[in-house]
Amino acid sequence: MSKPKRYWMMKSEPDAFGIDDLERVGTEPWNGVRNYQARNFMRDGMREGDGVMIYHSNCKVPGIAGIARVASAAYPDETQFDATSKYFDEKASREQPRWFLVDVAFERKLKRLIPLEEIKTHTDQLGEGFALTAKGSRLSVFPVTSAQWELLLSLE
DNA sequence: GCCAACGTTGGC
DNA sequence: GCCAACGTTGGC
Repeated sequence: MSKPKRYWMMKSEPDAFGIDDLERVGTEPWNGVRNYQARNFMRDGMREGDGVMIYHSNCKVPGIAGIARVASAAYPDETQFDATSKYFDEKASREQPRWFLVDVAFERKLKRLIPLEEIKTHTDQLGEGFALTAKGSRLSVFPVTSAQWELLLSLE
């Protein structure tokens, strides 16, 4: 009996790395997350095979762009050790890594981008606490319930 | 480009 | 431990 699948949303700026980039590379180490809550979700919550919605942020039409899946267990983000990386963290060491990531594998693009504007009209069903639309929330990695997942996909 | 909201840092 | 200052996020 397999464990129940979990669902997540991960934000990305399409100018930096969007769903088209993920499609091209296939699988990508989701590096650069430097928020403890987001890290904890990746490190402690994610399991290989979990579903991921890829959200495009900080762009002309923000919204959900595609579906991916968690493709590895969590492991240390290499960029924290790289002094030439913008994600370098001088307080991190290989003995005591601070930042973790998972590999994310492309599954498919949505038939159309589901705009944030439209998602907001379903707040009553998604719940006030849904991190994507919760006031002031800037989390870039957060859980999605199966009910939320299905509702969002039904908008496609 | 603006700016509100947030998370982190560091002085005290 | 408080909290002001700062840097970042991300919609608009």
